[in-house]
Amino acid sequence: MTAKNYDPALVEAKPLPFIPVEDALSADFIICLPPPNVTGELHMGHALNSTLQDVMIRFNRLKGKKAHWQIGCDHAGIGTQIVVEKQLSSEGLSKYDLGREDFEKRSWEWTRQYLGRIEGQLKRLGCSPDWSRSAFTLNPEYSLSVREAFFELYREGLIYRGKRLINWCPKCCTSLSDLEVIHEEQNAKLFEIRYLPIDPSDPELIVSTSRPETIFADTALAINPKDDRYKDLLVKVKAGKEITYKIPLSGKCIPLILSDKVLLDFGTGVLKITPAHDFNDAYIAKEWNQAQPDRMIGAVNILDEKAYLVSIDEVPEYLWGLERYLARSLVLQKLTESEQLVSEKSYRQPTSLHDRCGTAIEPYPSEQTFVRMSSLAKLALDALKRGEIQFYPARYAQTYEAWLEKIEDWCISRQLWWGHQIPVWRKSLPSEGDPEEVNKLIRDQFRQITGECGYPRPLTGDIHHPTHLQGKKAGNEYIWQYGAQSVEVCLKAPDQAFEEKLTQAGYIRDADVLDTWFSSALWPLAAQGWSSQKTPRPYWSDTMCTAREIINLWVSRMIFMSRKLTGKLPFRDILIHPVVQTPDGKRMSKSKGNAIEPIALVERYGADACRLWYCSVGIFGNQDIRFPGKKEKDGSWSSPELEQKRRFLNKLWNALNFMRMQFQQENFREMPTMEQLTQTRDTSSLWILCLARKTFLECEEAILRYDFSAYINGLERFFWTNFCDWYLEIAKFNLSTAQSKTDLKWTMQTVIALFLNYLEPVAPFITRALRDDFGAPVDFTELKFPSEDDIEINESLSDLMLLVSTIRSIRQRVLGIAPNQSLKVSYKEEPNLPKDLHWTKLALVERADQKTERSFQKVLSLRGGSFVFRVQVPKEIDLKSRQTQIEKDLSKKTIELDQLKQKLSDPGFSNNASDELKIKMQSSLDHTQGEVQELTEALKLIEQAFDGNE
RNA sequence: GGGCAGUUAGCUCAGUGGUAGAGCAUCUCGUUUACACCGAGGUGGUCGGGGGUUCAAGUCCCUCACUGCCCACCA
Repeated sequence: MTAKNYDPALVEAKPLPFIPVEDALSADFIICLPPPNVTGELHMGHALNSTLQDVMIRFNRLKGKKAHWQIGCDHAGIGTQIVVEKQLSSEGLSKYDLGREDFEKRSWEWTRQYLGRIEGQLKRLGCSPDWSRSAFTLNPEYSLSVREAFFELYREGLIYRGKRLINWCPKCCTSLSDLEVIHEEQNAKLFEIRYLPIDPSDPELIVSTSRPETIFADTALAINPKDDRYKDLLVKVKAGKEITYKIPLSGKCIPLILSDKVLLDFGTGVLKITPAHDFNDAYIAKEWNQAQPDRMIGAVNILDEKAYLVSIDEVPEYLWGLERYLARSLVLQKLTESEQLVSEKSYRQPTSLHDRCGTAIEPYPSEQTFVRMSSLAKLALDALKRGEIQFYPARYAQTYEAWLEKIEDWCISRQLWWGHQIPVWRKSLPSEGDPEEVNKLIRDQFRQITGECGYPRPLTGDIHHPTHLQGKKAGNEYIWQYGAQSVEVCLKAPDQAFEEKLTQAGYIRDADVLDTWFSSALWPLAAQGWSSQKTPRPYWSDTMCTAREIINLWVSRMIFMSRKLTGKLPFRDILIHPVVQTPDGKRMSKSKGNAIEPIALVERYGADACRLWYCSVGIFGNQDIRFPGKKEKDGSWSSPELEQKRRFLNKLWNALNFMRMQFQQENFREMPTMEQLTQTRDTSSLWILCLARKTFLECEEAILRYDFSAYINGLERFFWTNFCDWYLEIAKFNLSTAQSKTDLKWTMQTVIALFLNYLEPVAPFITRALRDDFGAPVDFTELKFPSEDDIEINESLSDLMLLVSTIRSIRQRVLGIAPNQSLKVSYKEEPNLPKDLHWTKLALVERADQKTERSFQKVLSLRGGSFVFRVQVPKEIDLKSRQTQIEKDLSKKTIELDQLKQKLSDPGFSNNASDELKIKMQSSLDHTQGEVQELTEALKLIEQAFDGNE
């Protein structure tokens, strides 16, 4: 190493070496990286997230533990499919042109191309996951785990098919879970439409709606029974009259119903009920139907999967086949023509959008696969209640609890092609014939397919467990059971021969794939090979580090899945780190163009400097961190904070240069023994060794409670302020004597080598470059060192610092003497400091002999700590401005003194405060009193000097 | 609407009931045995507003205001 200054590009040019652990599942410390989407690139959140994890992994390695970091990628069902479909459409193709099999091939090609991208970026950041064990959620082994998980839940009756209103994306043509839907306010129009009564004696009603195209799917109108505006109407209804209205443009008759869910303060108070296209309406209809079984209202679906109007029976011919927004404008035109459109006004409408493509969600009645959540949610809640999992910061447990406590069943089927296809084969039951006979026939047929090699066990089960058979066939397991209108088979693992037989017998495989989050919920298990081996550890991993937005989407699901399927928990500690926002407090997003590329920052400041900053962010600060930087004219981002971290590393680099220069050695591999170290007599060396031990122990303690920021702040302050600015500066005066020189060398070697150890988890590149020069340091952090003297030594050093700082301050502030100009002082007694601390050299003062002192003209009496001395005031000093300054200081100090006096004399204080505090306050009072006295004297002297001059 | 967090120096943020802190920026001085990517010394605060508890509140409680996020959503 010869470079004068630290150059991250050079230091980080070579990737860091990595040796994987053997038998990763039984490692002492395991972290599973939240798998990034294969579609994605490394963003700020990843960089922060991965750095913290890498620091934990490297720290554990440093402490001699077998640490394993599991990585991999998520197949990102919809995300990938959208990208591949876009690519196809640019070639003028659709997925249907390719067919399912070729589409999957195409998606695999695309995936393989991008699979390594994020890993390369993580490598550049200096991360050290086990590259050799990288997992992918669609790999064959991972897929087996997904099948196993599905099968187990199916076996327990936790998976069911159900037809209900779900979130539907008409662009992606798939169902979505609640968590994939985002809510945004958008500008929209609210229309008022006139509905006419069948009985002319009833009033016409004005309905407010934002979706006039859905009037044909109306099955009722509803008002609130408490709505005074419709008093007369309500009287009739309550008297038992069935009141009916005509749907505009259609003439279809629909009843008026009552519901207290109709808001009194919105629109006209009349709500059109469209159960097939609105969640709220569906709920009202359900309530009504339960309360009024003889006056049930139905649900009419008029849309197809792309949200085109299709129902020939319900919809006028001129709307057939029109897309929802086109249909809306045509309906509005027709309503205007027939004078049934009363008004139209703008308003801010809360809108539900698909998180991946931004398309407005269509509530859509459809048959989907669900996971029954109540028992699973309880497992997850119990783990928290029993303290088996722990959130850091603890407040995030609330987010987790709140969601699990009012959870709905999880819709896990997606109408996509990219993902884990649901392993269920289904066959419709004939609608005619004696059910008993049909059942027997189907069962016998199925037994023929399986060849009777299992041990079918019919159950007379409950609603969750309809009659079913389960068995094993050549190692594979199946469940065969009746559904509502069909009979179905769930197969645990792929089995081509068996699947073919099923197909021949008329069974058709479910075309849907599983929600991406179903497979990622298995991550800590499946990525580590759950289907082939079981973990010997109490938890699948130790720590999960992630962002708060996926606590519900992912963290909670991992917990109940792992507990349910393996009895073990996926991790013990959950670290939720802040979100990095733009400097003006906005959320970063690629589409908004305000995202900051972490790799660009790495190129500008070096990975080590970036990592130092991510650590200083840590996990305990504000839950949103603003990026401390700005966008340059060329579009790149700069940050003084990152620059500062880089300078810290440069400081370290140069401290090493200094050592080499002093000791003229190639390296410092020959390290001192503990004995040699304890023989050290040099005061400052003893002090820095002592302080190093204290610092390193505190840092260890900090990182064990995940306080990354305390860890890095402790290291930085120790090295820069104490080691460089004080220790090395004192050392410069002692390097000339032989004995001290050895002491100093041993101390520097030990402190730096140990410091590099502690820095390595955070800044692995620079430490690699510097550590080669050193041997293994003795780890004195576990020993009491350097014995009992440390209190005295620490006092000497703090006295020295106070004295030197005070003199420096006086030189510049009071006397106006440059820092490099020697100052003549006179004093009666030497300060009580060890000689090898060289206070006069540090403060750059010279003791004036008596003769010189007598020739002093104007004199100031001053005090540094308990040391009193006199200095000559240079002629050119403007005493008037100094006087003003001293007066200002004096008034400040006097107030401070009064406050201290008051406090100490307060009986409440002396009765309640701790002795330690009282002593501290008393010494502070003494000190302030000294300062006041000193300032008063200085002021007096200046006044005298004035008198003398005038 | 429900919840969480934040509001401290010009900026970005620490702060554990006990004298208000750091880094950057700014100002002054200085090339001295590594580092000017440095060193030394300054300036700068009614801790968002208002109440309360306490001998003592940035810290605990109540309340208001603003900002950000999460959850649920109005036709």
